[in-house]
Amino acid sequence: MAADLHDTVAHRLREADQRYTTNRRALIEALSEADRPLTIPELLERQRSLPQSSAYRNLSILEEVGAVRRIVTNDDFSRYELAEDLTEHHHHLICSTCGAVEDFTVSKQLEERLMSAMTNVARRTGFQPTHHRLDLLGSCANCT
Amino acid sequence: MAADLHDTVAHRLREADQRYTTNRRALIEALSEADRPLTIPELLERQRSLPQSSAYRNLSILEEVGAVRRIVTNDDFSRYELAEDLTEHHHHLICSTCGAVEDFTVSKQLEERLMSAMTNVARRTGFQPTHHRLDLLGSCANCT
DNA sequence: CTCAGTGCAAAGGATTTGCATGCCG
DNA sequence: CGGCATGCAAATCCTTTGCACTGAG
Repeated sequence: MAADLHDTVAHRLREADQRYTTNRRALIEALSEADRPLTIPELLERQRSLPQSSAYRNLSILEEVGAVRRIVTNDDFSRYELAEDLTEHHHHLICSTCGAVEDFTVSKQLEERLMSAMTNVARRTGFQPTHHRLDLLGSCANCT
Repeated sequence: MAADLHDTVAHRLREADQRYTTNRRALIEALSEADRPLTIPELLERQRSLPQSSAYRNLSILEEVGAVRRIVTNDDFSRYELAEDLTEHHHHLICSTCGAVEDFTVSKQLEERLMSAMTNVARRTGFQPTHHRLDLLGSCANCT
């Protein structure tokens, strides 16, 4: 699985005429080991030798080629996670107070209902849906 | 209804020892007339005499007292809409390309399923959910 | 009168970018 | 070798803040 992940990312980069460099591999590795989206500061902690600007630039490129997904909360920092087709489809518990994010999943059945509702909306508008996002907002254990 | 809206907002402000000033009323008015969340530049266009800093400051206060809700997309600007209990429960079509946001609704039945799934997750974690967020991500008519 | 609200201008801070250097292909 | 990637530092730009003034209660 881990090998497949890197192969897939490498492939997507190559298709965009980009290289799978050490820095990029390290970012993907760090994200794949986390069980929640990480902020840039968190990523820099895990990759001490990586300069901030490289982190920003590489994450931006990884996002463009569809290897990574950027998540914005009310927190000051953006968060990054592996693109959804590289992981399991999941949702987020987002703390309204501190912006922290945790992953969670719901039943396949409910997901199917969502997909179908999604398609109906698409029929009525000029909007081309690619995916949905179901988040739970509230207060995390720390902030309660 | 319009009168009720302003009364409610005034009340929430008063409870926080805040006044319902002309600027704040104008912001609420502008948001209530829009059918989608507005960015600060958009609000300033609709309220030419309102300085930027007042917009930021007042929206921040209106958010604190629960009259307004702030929405962050991948766009550069935050967006604001009336708090959900002042409007109708709805969801967002978010353009992944330009960050534009439109409102939409789904069936009550599906909403109930979501609420119930929400409650289940809450039981399994220390997270205290307050509400959910279901967004449709994709490409808007302009960006297609 | 008092003090929250206002508006201008300056500061803050996450993110982006210019440019010289290094290194992969 | 050529060009993308890198890393440092400087610039950008949305947002926040300091401060003196105004106006509502």
